[in-house]
Amino acid sequence: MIHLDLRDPRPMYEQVVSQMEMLVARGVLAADEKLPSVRQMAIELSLNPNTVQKAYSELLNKGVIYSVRGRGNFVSGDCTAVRQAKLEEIKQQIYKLRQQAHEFGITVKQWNELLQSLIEEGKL
Amino acid sequence: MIHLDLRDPRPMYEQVVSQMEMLVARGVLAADEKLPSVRQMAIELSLNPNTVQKAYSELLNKGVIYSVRGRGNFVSGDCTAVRQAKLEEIKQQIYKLRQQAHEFGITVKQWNELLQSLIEEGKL
Amino acid sequence: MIHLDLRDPRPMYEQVVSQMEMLVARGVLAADEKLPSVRQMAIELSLNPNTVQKAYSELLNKGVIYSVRGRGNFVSGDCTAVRQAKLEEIKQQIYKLRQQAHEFGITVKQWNELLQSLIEEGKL
Amino acid sequence: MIHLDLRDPRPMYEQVVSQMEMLVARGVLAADEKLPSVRQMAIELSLNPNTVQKAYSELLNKGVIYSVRGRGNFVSGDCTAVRQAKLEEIKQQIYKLRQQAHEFGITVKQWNELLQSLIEEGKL
DNA sequence: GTGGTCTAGACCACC
DNA sequence: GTGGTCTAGACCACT
Repeated sequence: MIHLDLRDPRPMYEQVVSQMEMLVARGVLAADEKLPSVRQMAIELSLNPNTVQKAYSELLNKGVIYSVRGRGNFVSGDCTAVRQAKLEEIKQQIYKLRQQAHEFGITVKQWNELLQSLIEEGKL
Repeated sequence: MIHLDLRDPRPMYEQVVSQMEMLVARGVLAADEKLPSVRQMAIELSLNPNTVQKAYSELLNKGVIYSVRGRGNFVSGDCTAVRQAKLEEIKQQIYKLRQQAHEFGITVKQWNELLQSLIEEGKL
Repeated sequence: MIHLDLRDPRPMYEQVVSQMEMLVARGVLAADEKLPSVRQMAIELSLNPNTVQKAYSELLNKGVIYSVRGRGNFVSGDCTAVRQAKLEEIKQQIYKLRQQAHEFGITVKQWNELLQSLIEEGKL
Repeated sequence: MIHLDLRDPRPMYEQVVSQMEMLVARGVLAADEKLPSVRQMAIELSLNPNTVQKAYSELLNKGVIYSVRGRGNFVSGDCTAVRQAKLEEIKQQIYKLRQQAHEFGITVKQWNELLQSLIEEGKL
């Protein structure tokens, strides 16, 4: 279900987090569905249970899952919520890029042309 | 000339690199202009000379500066080159974001709407 | 009669305890009324009998119910007693919060203003 | 600086978190002040470095501190911000208590009388 | 068996 | 030296 890339510079637990978010966002994991247990997931991914635990804690913090002692971890919301959150996160990142562009002396005109060209690409 | 932010989570040498690039891109530093020596820069910024050396090496790698043994470091190109490179770099980063959006089940339509809304904002 | 929330992070037996207390406090369960047996309750709530047993033991400890060997469990007091006990418990918890507030350097004035504002809200 | 209570049912890392928050809120730790390193703190408290690391991560999440690789952890804001956040947190907890009281059949009148009596106590 | 906490000891990037 | 990640193995409370 999840594939880890050892060459990816991001820590393992973060890869798990983003892939789980992805699965929820795409509706592969429905609301209130039970996730694999910490130990089982650790075996599947050849990771230490602590690492998986950290990933699950992060997902808990982000509100993507909820966890019940002795019963397991479960998906908390439906796909739209996570997808919307991601869209907002991406928007913030583009704001940062725009800020960088501005600091490098790139004009608003050049910036808008870049975005426009990206939209054109998308329409193909 | 350069202002370091201690709260910035990025490593110091990386902050130096991006600010130097910025100064070249904005034309504050012209082509073939001599940069402060590693030691002088280290004193000005209250940094360890090793840190500044690492920043200069990075800039050398990126081709932003060139180094003449025994004479010092000099800006290699003019502002347009660096600016163009930055624009390309930003474009690549937006490609990554688009890829992420796609993996989260965000449609091309939603993506283009996002870009369009950003263009509208820029026109204000 | 009792509704369990799987998303509630509290252990199941604790949810049973607080809901039983609630039912007594509201007078839904009168004094000396017989409670469902552990097994029957377990079936109704789809819980393990051990879990229900733990809840009943807790209620016994708190003096909310009494148990007669071979006959079953019964509500011990009337609603006012439980309600009064709850009120006292809440008071103790607010004391703890006040203590915390004090440790965080929140003044008595700020604290009283908070309580006052809550009273005002309640009057609406 | 920090005192741990082994009898406290809360996990060690959480005790560290709340005590650090307290120190910032009371102005004992000023903005941008450096905290003891993870390892040093671990020695002082006779804890494993990982446990301290977890506490610091939590404080990072809450925005109470910021951390710079290779340099250390630092207090992020001044006392008023943390104090205000704590006040809001306490308010939310009292809301929960009010909700509980309501479910136990305690009237708004009784509730307000409780708050009023607490205010009177505070004036002594 | 489940999640959550903790210890012990290791490695890496950064300063 | 610093923070951050990871492994290995343990204990506890809850179901």
